[in-house]
Amino acid sequence: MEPTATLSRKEQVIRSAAQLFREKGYAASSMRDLAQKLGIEAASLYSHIKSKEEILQSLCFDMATEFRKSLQEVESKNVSASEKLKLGIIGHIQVMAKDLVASAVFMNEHRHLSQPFLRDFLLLRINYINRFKDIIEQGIASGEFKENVDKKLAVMTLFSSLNWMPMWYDPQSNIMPADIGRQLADMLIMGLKR
Amino acid sequence: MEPTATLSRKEQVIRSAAQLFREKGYAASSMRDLAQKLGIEAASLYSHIKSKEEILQSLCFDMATEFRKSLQEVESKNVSASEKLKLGIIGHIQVMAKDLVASAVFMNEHRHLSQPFLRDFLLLRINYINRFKDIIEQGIASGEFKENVDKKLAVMTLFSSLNWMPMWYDPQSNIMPADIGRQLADMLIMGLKR
DNA sequence: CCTACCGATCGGTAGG
DNA sequence: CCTACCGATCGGTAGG
Repeated sequence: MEPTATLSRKEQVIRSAAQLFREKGYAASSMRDLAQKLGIEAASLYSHIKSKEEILQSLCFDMATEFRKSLQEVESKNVSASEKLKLGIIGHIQVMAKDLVASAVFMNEHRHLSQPFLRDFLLLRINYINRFKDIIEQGIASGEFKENVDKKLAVMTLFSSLNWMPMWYDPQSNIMPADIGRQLADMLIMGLKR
Repeated sequence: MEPTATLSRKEQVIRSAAQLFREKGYAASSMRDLAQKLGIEAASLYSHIKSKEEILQSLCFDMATEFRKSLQEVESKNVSASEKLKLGIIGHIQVMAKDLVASAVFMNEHRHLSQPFLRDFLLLRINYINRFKDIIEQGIASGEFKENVDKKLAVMTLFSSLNWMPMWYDPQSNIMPADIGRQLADMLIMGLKR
């Protein structure tokens, strides 16, 4: 019984929903669409989940947890700021690569969370971003990074690049997620210019 | 009669719709929501527009036209590839800054276009991206950029950073759009490392 | 997991 | 720009 082969029915529902939400968006995805994907009636979905939004909550908060775990591990390492930034980027990319579909939903559909879930989600995100900003500040303080860099711009550019990766990364390609992370980190840290 | 002060009723409808689509997403925005924003009945909207989707089409294709015009102007200039890239980035940012709301809709909601509009839209986008990729290739060929750079990664990182700008840029701030463009270009071209 | 069904809401039309 | 309205579809429940 491998864990990947024994998805509970609830997990199957959530995974199918993630695919649907990514394709059509949360609001445009109906429970009847989802039921059809699974070969059952719409009403039957409710024996596995409480509501449509509960699925979105699972997807968003499970991803958030993975991102937090990855960053926490990086922060505990005793390395330079630029190395920390690089490891943080690679970690983020690897978390996304483990579930590109859920990552895309996490990024594009979280705004459809109702309160108080939306607020909680945004607080988690702000916290995560600020911790990356701290790493950049450490790099400036230590002289590793340019001192005249706009921190907000830098961190927003970083997250834009990171979060769009699920939109264009092709898992069939032979380039590994960690390599994407490494190249992205190099590009952001060193630039294109030689 | 300044043009900004004399929006036709149709233009008012489209602008209000853009705000609504940005806030709630296209699918979750109802024509009744839109009518309420304008202080009229939902049915009355249809004397100004043909359908909900027509509004989305206007927003998406008008933005696409502006982006094309900006890039065309840059391409006609006889400057180095790195300068062209920089001007292209600044132009893109300035087009977005002229209408941040429409830019956000352009980026996030275009997938709700029906065929054949969606296909046309994606073709325009691919063309635009490829022209930026060409500039990067010119820069590699001329020795301005690193030769071992991953072009796809570079151009995707570039557009991720560009397209997320409407999500975090605060027009109240005293930093001008062209400055954002310049800083973004510098960061992508030169990196953070000093 | 199904049948049968609910009230609410959707985009849009007819006719003025 | 309004009133009046349409058929379709929505998320979800009751009861088995």
